[in-house]
Amino acid sequence: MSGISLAFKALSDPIRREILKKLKKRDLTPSELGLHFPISGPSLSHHLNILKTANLISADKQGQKIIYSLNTTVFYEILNNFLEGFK
Amino acid sequence: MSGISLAFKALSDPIRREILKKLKKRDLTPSELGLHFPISGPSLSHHLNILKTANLISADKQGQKIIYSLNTTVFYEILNNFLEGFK
DNA sequence: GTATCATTTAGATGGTTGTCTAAATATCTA
DNA sequence: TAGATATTTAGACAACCATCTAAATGATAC
Repeated sequence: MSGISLAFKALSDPIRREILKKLKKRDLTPSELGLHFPISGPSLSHHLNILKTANLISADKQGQKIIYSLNTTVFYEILNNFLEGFK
Repeated sequence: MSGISLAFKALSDPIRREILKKLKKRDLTPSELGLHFPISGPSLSHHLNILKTANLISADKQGQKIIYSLNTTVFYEILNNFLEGFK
């Protein structure tokens, strides 16, 4: 599937959009993110993986934790490139 | 499902994004749109319905034809409102 | 090394999606 | 009214998605 399709599909889920908003404020681990959502760890992991596959977030392993961060530039590039196609 | 989820889900399909691009240029009927895509009439109708449910396009029946048009303002509003949430 | 903590992977399940063919509806024209 | 045209609806099917529990992996601490 194309990059932009992956991005829009990733953005179509409200939990994933909330995850992005939280990561916009600061980097977070899955445990920290999990406090805000009524889903299991594996489900959260699944959402994070979809966001990562869409290149909207990055993961950096620090010991036993994984620190997720928003790929800010990619995030805007995707939307801007899309809007460019409509000029 | 929320409006923005519907919009992003609608935008996650490449055929639907192409439909929007064609409607950006000018209003079109399903028959005219169908010339550009290798899918059956019912499949096209299905995609148009998803775009309409997401409020991205409008349908205007003119005799036996239906003229589809892009809801330009809604289209930009959805994306802008979304981006606002990230400031 | 063994227990604990953080996270992912595996496998299952119910619901949704995109596609098709066939049939239905609605409109126009002769 | 009958036939042709434009579009949708109905129903089926394989593929995919979000979710769960249970198990596996990997790192830390005692």
